[in-house]
Amino acid sequence: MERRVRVRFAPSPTGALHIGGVRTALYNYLFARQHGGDMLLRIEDTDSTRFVPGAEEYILEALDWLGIGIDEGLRMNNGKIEAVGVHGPYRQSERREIYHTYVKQLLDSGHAYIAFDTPEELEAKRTEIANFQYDARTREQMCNSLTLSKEEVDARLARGDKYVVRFKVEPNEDVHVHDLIRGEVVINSNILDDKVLYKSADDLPTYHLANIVDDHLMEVSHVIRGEEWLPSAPLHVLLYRAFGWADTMPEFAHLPLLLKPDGNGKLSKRDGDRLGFPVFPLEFHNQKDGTVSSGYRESGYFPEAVINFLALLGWHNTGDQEMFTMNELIQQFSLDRVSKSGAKFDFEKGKWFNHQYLQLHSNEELAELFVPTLKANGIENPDKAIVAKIISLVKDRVNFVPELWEQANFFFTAPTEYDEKSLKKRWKEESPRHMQELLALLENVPEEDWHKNEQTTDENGNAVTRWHLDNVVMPWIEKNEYGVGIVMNAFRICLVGAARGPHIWNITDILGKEETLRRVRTAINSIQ
RNA sequence: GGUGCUAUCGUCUAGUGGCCUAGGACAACGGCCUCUCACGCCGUAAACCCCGGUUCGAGUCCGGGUAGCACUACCA
Repeated sequence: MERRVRVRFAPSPTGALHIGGVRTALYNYLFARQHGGDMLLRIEDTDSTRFVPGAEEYILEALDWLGIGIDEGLRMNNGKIEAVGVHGPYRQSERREIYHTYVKQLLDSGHAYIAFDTPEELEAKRTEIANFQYDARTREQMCNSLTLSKEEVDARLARGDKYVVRFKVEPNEDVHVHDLIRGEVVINSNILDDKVLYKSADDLPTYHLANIVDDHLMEVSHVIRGEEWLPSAPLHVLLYRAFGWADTMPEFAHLPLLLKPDGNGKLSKRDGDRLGFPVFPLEFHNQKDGTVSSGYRESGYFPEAVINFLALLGWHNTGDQEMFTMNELIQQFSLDRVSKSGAKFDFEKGKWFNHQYLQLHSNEELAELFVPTLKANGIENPDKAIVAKIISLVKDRVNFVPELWEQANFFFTAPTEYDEKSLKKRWKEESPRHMQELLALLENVPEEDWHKNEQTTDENGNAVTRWHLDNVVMPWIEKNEYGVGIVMNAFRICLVGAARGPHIWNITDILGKEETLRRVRTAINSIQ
């Protein structure tokens, strides 16, 4: 009997959700959806010292923005956190009593013991003995319920001495972990230490205990997590056995890590600041240390682009397909096509994906998204239809919505200065005279003819727009043998302020006759 | 140091013993288009970590090296 697929994403609220974490969440989500199973979200806040306010909201909001849906546990619903499901609470800090029960079970069955060694004593031990490890070889020399008499232990407990509960790892046993991505991994229990399962200081379990208990109670079928957990997987297997849950132990899949784009090592928060790209989905204001980290959303990324980009960092189907919708990913994703080796985080490809998705959006949608940028540049209440038209002219040259401003600013504000390089190359001695003549020519064009054009096709069947103004200007250039390039580039500089931008008649069309003529006059007077 | 994982163009990857004179994409470079800058299109350069073995035949299987990464906390 196949059991229902239930996966979980279980982040710690210790800061912004790292992009590697986002990918882990995504793979879990894709796997759950593909198998018609459940995606759970649980908060692992068992380290009270590392808690960062706002991190939980941040994580849930980020997943919501990316379209990674949560079926059970904590999720965002219209900006509010809600808890759904019958296996709650879904914050580990709210599950203390549950863990007490299971800590006791391990203690009673002899799979765990109480240890009174203080952090300072352990620290001293580690400096005294190189490679000290709290395990079968050393536990007899330490201060714990295995070496102390029952009376002594009870007395210390009654006195309120701080203690931890440690897992009693049986030595010299080959522990087999079956990994869906890597196959069979065998580790000898001798290299495992007696991990702390519970600490009385804050009355909370550690990750290892909480994770096993919760996954069991929440009926998790597959644990899909980062490769950094592979070394502790044998410990987790041992814990399932100690609890007597070996037969319902979840399947494991350890994902390859996301690496630094340059140099070596795991991608870290610092790399973003250092290399100038976001490593977080959303901008994050850390209330604990006051730092601000940039996010993909605020940088102008589309969530679909981030998803597509991330999905391909460590997974690839056979074939050459690069663009995937979420639904396609759900259909095609599979754990056995996840690569085993770490992937360097190539930010350039991310930009390319965003470019692709930007082209897919309609001009009207982009116009809507462009409004905040316009506003930031002093353009209030723009005509959406005109903005959409402008966007249609420049969108293929940008990767991000805010970049539209750099490409289209001259449509909204007349140039106040002229690009030096463009002038040097394109503004000739005779240009002022050309522009004077052009001005006279254009002044005679009736207002109603200004925007006129007709659509035709060239010999290859491509659509071509034939503008009325073209018919006015070209014969004049030809008759006087001025040179099309010389005149048009000078004209362009008058309108744009530089030698760039869309086709000239598209610009005059949007600017209108009056504004076009005004810019030419200004330029003639301003350019030396 | 110990343990584990991994290893194809600069990067992400395809490749599951003969379809591989190794395919695609990003980036780079060149060309075309063109009034400009882009986009687009076309093209160029660019890789099987090394050494053995198995086999008629190895990028693909095995062994050994080497390298990279992860873990080695009362953090997750």
